[in-house]
Amino acid sequence: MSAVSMILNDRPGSRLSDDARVKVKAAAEALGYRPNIAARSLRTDRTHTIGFISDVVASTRYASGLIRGALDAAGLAGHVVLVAETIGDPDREAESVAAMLDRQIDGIIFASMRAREISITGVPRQVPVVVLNATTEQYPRSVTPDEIGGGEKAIRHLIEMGHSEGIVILGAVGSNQDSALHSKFVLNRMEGIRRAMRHAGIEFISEASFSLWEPKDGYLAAKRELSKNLPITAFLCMNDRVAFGAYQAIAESGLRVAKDISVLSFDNDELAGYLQPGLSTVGLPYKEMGIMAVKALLEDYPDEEHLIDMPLIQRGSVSRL
Amino acid sequence: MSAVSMILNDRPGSRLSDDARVKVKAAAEALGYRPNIAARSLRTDRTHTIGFISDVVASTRYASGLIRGALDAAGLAGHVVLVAETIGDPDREAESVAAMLDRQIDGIIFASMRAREISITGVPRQVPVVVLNATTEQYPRSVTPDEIGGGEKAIRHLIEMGHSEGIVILGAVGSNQDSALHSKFVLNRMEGIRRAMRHAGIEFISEASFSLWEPKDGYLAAKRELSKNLPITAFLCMNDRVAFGAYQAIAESGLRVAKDISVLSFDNDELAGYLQPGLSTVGLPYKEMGIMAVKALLEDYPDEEHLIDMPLIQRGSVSRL
DNA sequence: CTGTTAGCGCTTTCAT
DNA sequence: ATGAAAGCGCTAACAG
Repeated sequence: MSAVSMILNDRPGSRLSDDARVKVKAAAEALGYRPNIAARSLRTDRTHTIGFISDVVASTRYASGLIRGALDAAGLAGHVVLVAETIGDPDREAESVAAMLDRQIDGIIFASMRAREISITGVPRQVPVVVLNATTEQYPRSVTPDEIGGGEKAIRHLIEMGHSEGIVILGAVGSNQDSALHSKFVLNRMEGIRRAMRHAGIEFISEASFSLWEPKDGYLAAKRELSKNLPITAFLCMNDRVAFGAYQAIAESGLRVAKDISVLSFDNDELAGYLQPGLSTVGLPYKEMGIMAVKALLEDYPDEEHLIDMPLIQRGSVSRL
Repeated sequence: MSAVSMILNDRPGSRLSDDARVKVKAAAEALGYRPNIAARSLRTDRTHTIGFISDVVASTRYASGLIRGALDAAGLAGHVVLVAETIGDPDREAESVAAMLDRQIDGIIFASMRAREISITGVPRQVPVVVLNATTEQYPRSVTPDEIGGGEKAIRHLIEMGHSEGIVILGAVGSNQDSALHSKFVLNRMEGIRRAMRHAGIEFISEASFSLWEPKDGYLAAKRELSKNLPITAFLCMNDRVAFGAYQAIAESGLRVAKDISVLSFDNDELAGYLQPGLSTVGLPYKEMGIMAVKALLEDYPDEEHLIDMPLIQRGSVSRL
């Protein structure tokens, strides 16, 4: 049966007659033949199946783009994806890893929502691993958003739109004390922002520092800043939920977003499209990251750390002065 | 090697000495032995792997609970989940089905976001199938939200809180013309609402009919209703995004949600928790549905159509009159 | 150039 | 009670 195997797998079989080739293909078609991948993997050690293990990625709405991108890219490469969620529980992670290894997967993507340093256990050295939206010393291959570049991009956009002198930042975090609560990425975002400010030789007109970035926090901070009677022209919000709170505060003060005060933020939550006017934001490129993770896993890239560009998405909440 | 197999699989081996039993287990442990599920499946025809094929479920934030529940339940049952998304493309669906069948999965869950009648092709009769958040004539086993019950529950809650005489519905749909745009489920929701109204012998003080349920639509409709100067005490919104729009309209009219006008809605989007006051809503029980789908697939339930209860989630946007 | 065979890692059947 | 052997569906290494 080797001939059949060769034909169906399109091997460089100059050895086979075209006649046989046609016949076999016809027969396979007629019988609705499908190869048993499990049996094949017993010989080839390749299952064309990859594992995607996340803490809360698939369920959380925020980062579902990660998994969507991974599914897309895997499908294009003829692979299929086993998904598991650990909710950050090390026991569940170990179980998931074992369950996938038992199924002889070709590689594993570890994705994280929290994006801190993660630790991975129980994966043999020879199994390829890519770390997605996180980093770990154990494995060099990682895919992360270019937060520094994103931070810089935000500031450059505000400057370009004429807001150099009137920016208030909502949600600033210091580079040390908040590191427990926030991911390294957020600190990078902050660093990019400060770097671009320095580079342009400008300063925030005011800084509201807080590290819980929910709508209420944004609302309260914006309210406070507005009451100071500073010549504010723009709020730079550390995420879209903070911006949502800022919108509420601006409306309550009888002002209008964009017309009176511009708002720029980060993440590109679904929320950003709901708001009126649409919220301009420097987006987390989740889908692209998911795609890149699969490529990095399957294609053996030369470089190991992949920084994915954060795109500026303009929806009208930043007006030109 | 039969003895080893029996011991490791905990067979009713009254035939084996306890001594051998202990020894084998110790050896397995020491060597870090793990069974090769692919090889096993060759003999047993069971892979302990199930397929989860959705149109846009995993990626869309809305229904990610479906997949989360499925992953949870599968994990508990010692199964692992292959996930694929089709974005509604029949070709991609066929590819996904084939890829999974080639991997000898034990069953498939077809999930839908749009929740209409779906059609499934290419699955052999002997492969178990459960349809999640959708229905199809081809397969009897389905898991869907109890929309009729949910609709009734909403009305009963408003009545109980004293709003019988002042309810305006935002987003009403007729039972025929909108059926192309909306799922059968939405029509069921509407039917439950009307049924409960009839049962209580009351009528809406006004009905705003529209079938695109985005924040802007809710905003415009609420605005219009408020300008009519009717004695409105509550808005019943057909989903949370419509309610979000209603909140904006209420605020703009100088009124306060709950204090002046109550708001009740459906779905329990993440959005509902962001709003102030928190939005009371009759939730879509996505996670429970995902769990049930796996159970229905693996446990061979006697009954085939599973209606999952929609819970009333009270957050404070409905006040007692 | 083609057809036969061995063996991937398991479980089940059949002899001992 | 234990061990040997067959075979699941495939592909790689053989002989012809």
